[in-house]
This record gives sequence, C-alpha cells and structure tokens, in this order.
Amino acid sequence: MARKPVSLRDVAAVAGVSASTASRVLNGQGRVSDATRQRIVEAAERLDFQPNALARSLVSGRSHTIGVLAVNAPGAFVMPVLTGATTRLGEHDLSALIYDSHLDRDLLAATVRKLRARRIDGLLVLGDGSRSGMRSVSEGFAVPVVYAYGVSDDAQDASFLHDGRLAGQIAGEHLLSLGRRRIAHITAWDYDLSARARAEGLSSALDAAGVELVLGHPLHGDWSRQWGVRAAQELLASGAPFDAVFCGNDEIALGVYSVLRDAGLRVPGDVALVGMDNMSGMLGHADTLLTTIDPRLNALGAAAADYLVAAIDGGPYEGGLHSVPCTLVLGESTALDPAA
Amino acid sequence: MARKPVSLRDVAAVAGVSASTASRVLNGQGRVSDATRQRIVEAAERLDFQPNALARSLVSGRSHTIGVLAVNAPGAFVMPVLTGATTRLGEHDLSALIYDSHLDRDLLAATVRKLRARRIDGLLVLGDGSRSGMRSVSEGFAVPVVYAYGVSDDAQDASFLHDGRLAGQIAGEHLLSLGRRRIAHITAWDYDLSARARAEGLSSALDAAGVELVLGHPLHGDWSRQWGVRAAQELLASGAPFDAVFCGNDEIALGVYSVLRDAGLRVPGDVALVGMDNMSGMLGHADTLLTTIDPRLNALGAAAADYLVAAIDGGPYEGGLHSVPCTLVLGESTALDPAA
DNA sequence: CTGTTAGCGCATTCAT
DNA sequence: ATGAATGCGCTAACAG
Repeated sequence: MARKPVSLRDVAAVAGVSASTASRVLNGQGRVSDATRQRIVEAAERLDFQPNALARSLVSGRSHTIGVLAVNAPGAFVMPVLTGATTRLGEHDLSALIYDSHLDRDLLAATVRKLRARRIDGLLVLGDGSRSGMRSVSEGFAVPVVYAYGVSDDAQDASFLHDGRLAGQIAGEHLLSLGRRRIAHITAWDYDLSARARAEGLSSALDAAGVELVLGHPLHGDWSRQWGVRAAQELLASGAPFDAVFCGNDEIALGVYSVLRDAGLRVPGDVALVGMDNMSGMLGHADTLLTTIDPRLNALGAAAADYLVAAIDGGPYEGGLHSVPCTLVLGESTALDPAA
Repeated sequence: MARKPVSLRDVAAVAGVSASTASRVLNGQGRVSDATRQRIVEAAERLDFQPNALARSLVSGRSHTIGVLAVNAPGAFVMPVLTGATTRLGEHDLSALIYDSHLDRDLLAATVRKLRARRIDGLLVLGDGSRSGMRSVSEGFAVPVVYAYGVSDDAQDASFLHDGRLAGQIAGEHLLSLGRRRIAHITAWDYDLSARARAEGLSSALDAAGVELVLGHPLHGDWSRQWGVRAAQELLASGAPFDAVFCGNDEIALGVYSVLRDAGLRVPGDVALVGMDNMSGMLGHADTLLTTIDPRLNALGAAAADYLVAAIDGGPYEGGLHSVPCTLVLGESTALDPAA
C-alpha cells in the first residue's frame, strides 16, 4: 500500500553493488559480468523496482509530457480528435497537458510560459475544424509543434486535417457506381472551406465520368437539418430530375430524407442519399440508415500524435497540409436492395 | 527560439545573490529585504525565468500528472467524460497519462507499474457507463483513486455517475406538469442498471402524483431505434390510451416518434415525448426536435477530476456513489405550442 | 536577512 | 568489470 517507493540504491544495496553499476545493468548499458548482472536483475525484480521517472526526466531533459492547446475541446467534433490524440499519446507513455480555449491573446502568453516551465517535449494544437488559418504558435517553442483539425497560417507548420476533397470524391464515385447520373449536391456556404473541399471532390468525380451536377451547381445554405428540408423542397420545385443527392453533412441529409419520403419518393429506390460525418457512428449506433462518409476524427488525432512523437524522436517534419483519408460507410440510403 | 532555458542560478547570478535566496523570493517564503527581493524579481522577469517543473517535482515528489485508466476511451459516451475530466485537469495544471483498455488482467499489472514509475499524483478510472461494478484497482496505489462513469466494486472507493434516477424523475415531473396522466415508458432491459435507475425515477415521480404507468410497467427491449419502433407498435396495438412516452434514450424516442407520426398522431399534440442522452446536443446541434435529459457527461468528468484533485490536496474522500445531476433539455416533442 | 551545505533519484563521466 | 564522483535544477535545513 503506502510502502515508500524503492530506489536504485536499495536495489544496489541488496545486490551488493554500487548504484552506478545497478543503473548500467538496468539500462542495458556498458559491459557487466553476468554474475552481478544476474544479482542486480533479481534484486530489482524482488523489490519491484520502478525507476523514478521524475529523476530520470530531470537528467534526460525529457518530460514525457505533451502540451495540447485546444480551441474548443468539448466541441462535438473536437472531442474525437482530442480523444484519439491523447489516448495515442498514452500508448507512447506520454501524458497530455491540456489547455482549452487558451489560444486568444490574453491567455496565450501565460499558457506558453506554463508549457515551457513543464518542459513539454512537443505541442499539439487542435483547431475547430474550420480550415481557416490558425495563428501559428510554433515560434514560442523550441520543441516540435503539430496542428490538427485546423491549419496553421504558417506553411512551415505541419497541419493534419481530414481529407474533405476525398470525401466528396468517394461520395461521387459511390453514387456513380450505383448507376446514378443525376446527382445533386446540398451543402453549406461556399466560403466554408470544409464545404468547398467536399464540393470540389464531388465535382472531380463527376467530371471524370463526364457527368454534370443537377442544376449545374450545389445548393448552398448552412449545416442544419432545416436547410436540408428547404433545399430539398427547392430541388423538387425546380422540376429538375435527380436520382441522387450528396449532402454536406448528415444533418442536411436527414432533412432531405424526410422531404423525399413525404413526397412519396423511395430512398434509395428513387433517390440515393449520401451524407457526411457518420453521426450515428459517432454515437455508437449500428443502425446505418444513412450512407455517409466517416471523417475518422479519432484516427486524425492519432495520426497527428504519431507524427509529433516521431518528430520528437528525430523523425521527419514536413510543413504543410497532411490529409487523413476518409472512408465510406454504407447504409440503407444507397443500399443495393431497395427495400424502402 | 532554441535558447536554452534560464535556470535559477542564472537569475541569482544576475541579481548578485545565491540560488537559495532567489528561490526563497520566487516562492514567497522566508523574509528577505525588499531591496534584494526587488533585484531578484526584476532579474527573473528580465530573463523570463521559468522554474523547471521537473526539478521541482523531483524534490516535492509531486509529478503533477494524473493517471487515467479507461475501459473504452473512444466510446461515444466515454469521450465526453474523458474530455471533461482531462480539460479540467488541465485547468489545475495537471497532465493526464491515459491508458485505454488496460483494465483486463493481462495489461493491468504492467500498466500499474508504469503509472507508479511516473509517480502519478492520483488516478482516475473511467468505466463505460454500465453501472455494474468495476474491479477496484485502488489497492495498487498509494495515491487517491476516483472512479467515473462506472462504479467500483469496493464501497470504499468514490465513484461518480450521472444521476439516472433523477433523470427519470425529471422526465416524469415534466410530463405531469404538462398535464399528461397517461404516461408510458419504453426502455431497455431491466437488468441494465442504467435503464432501471431511469425507470425507478419515473415511478417515483408518478407515484408522488398518484398516477399509474400505462400498461402498469415499462416496455423492455434494447437501446435501439428499432426497438422503439416495435415497442410503439405494441403500445398502439394494446389499445391502451396514452398521451406521453418517456423513452430510455433518444434513439428509442426517434423510433417511437416515427411510428406515432405514421399513425397520424401529433407530437406533442396527441402524445408528448421525452428521450434521454441529449444526442443532438452532443453533436452540437441547436435543433431540439426531442425533449430530452442531458446526462452532462462533460460535467461528470469534470466533477470527478475536481474531487480527485481536492482529495490529493488533503480534501475529503468519501467512498460510495456520487451522483451528478442531469438537466432537462426542452424540445418540440413536449413544446407547449403544439405546432406538430 | 542571507549564504553554504545537502539531498531528491538517476545517469554518466572518470578512475581503478 | 566495477566503484567513486559529479551534476541535472531546485528546495530545505542549517549556519552565520
């Protein structure tokens, strides 16, 4: 229980050697006779010796702690990134010192000092998913800094983001593979870089197949279900024929879905539907009503963490955007067997 | 940039005093003349001195690191707890060393050793929300251990959980306050302690009002939307009149909702609906179709973290269950203005 | 009031 | 092959 931790000297004493010899053995360094090695190892095991990480850190200069600066940690989409990153850090035996909402001018300076006082081995900066540039804080640190779920405004910095363009492309290719040719796109405003990336990806897929978007352009609004409802109504009212809709996110898709159903259209029989975010997956549900694109935010966080750790260990550090691939999650809304 | 960190001796040298005097001043300890104090403070500021937390830890024995043992960190409902806990730890300048899925026999022993090697100041154990007992690991540590989103099987341990009973009670009282008297309950199997707590809470509210549950008992199934669909159909088929349904979670509620709508019933006009989990809130949406109970999992994690930190600082430590209150989130499904 | 000494636990010279 | 000495940066006990 409350037995005080055993130190290296204790082990050395039991083994009848000096502390330095014990240290050597336990770290696999210099040459030591097998006999004494044996004694030391046994003693260490018998005493359940745990080298004090604090003392070790003091001499090595490595704290085994990573700083995490988040814009809004409890955000629905940030949490998976944060969780993915911090649990991956744990797998590397690194702890995470998390400061949320400390990126504004007032707090930042003080936070940077705290982080430096802790001698963090690296820093992870988490954005809020908007691709607009985050102010780089890398200058303030002598250790590697990696940005995730947001992009640093300094091209020298490595930024990790889910590949929105790929998402659009996958969605487009999936719908095309189903034989759909009249594909509409309902999404958020074009100045939202996240929306734009998806739209571009969709376009590239359609272009490659020589197919043109229904109405010739996406329908732009916000990210809400309500917008999905209105947009779907507009689409129906336009009279333009369509057999598929790629929606900017699952919320919009659900709005569209309800309108289509109310209009007596079958999904996917008459209209196939693809969303984005894998909302129900995020909630841990197996019911895949909607075919969707999973941005794999957990993997995004983990990838950023891995990259940071590698960089700390002398690995490569490339500035610019690092994209993490998305995956298609099949649901009933594009099921081959059109029961609905 | 890469300038090496300034040490206490540097400050002392500049101020023309000894290191220990500088230490005293910077820590507000013993009495020092105002003159030298001034010089030291100025020197420290000018050099932007950051006391090395590692060295400080070595002597104080406090690592400022909290261990976190999670059963399944990426779980949809665990993430908010984890995020809430770790960001709160950050507010206390404590880092989190997270080990996920290390509670099984194989890994646990090794993980405990790692945690001890790190000299963690406290441990947080995160369950998966099932109230069934988690094996206590407190014996393995000389520091405070707090359990959250799960209950330790040792009554000596402090466990934090959202108050499911209160949730049921709030739901019941809300429906009663709306004038509903024929209230049904559709939820998961009774051996799920989480489902049972909600059912008990509902019962207590109804009992207090002298109202009896429709059918005299809850409808038990799983947590899925499909079960909500089937249960609602059963309920309708039973012919028993009802004007409200409290559902074990939002998924079930959505299933019930769709059946009611298809049956031509208005929500909340004919039937008011209350769910649980605040799913749409977790996803960051403002659209509150469903009235629901928010388990405040973020707050749960934060509360557990706070309690642990306080205990570390010599605060009280009470074994047993600590409940974190839930809150009602109003949505259209019980709106006073029955538009739908 | 302030400087000197010692020690936290370990790793790493340097001797032997 | 092993032990003694030194230092990582800071705090605390002891002198003066």
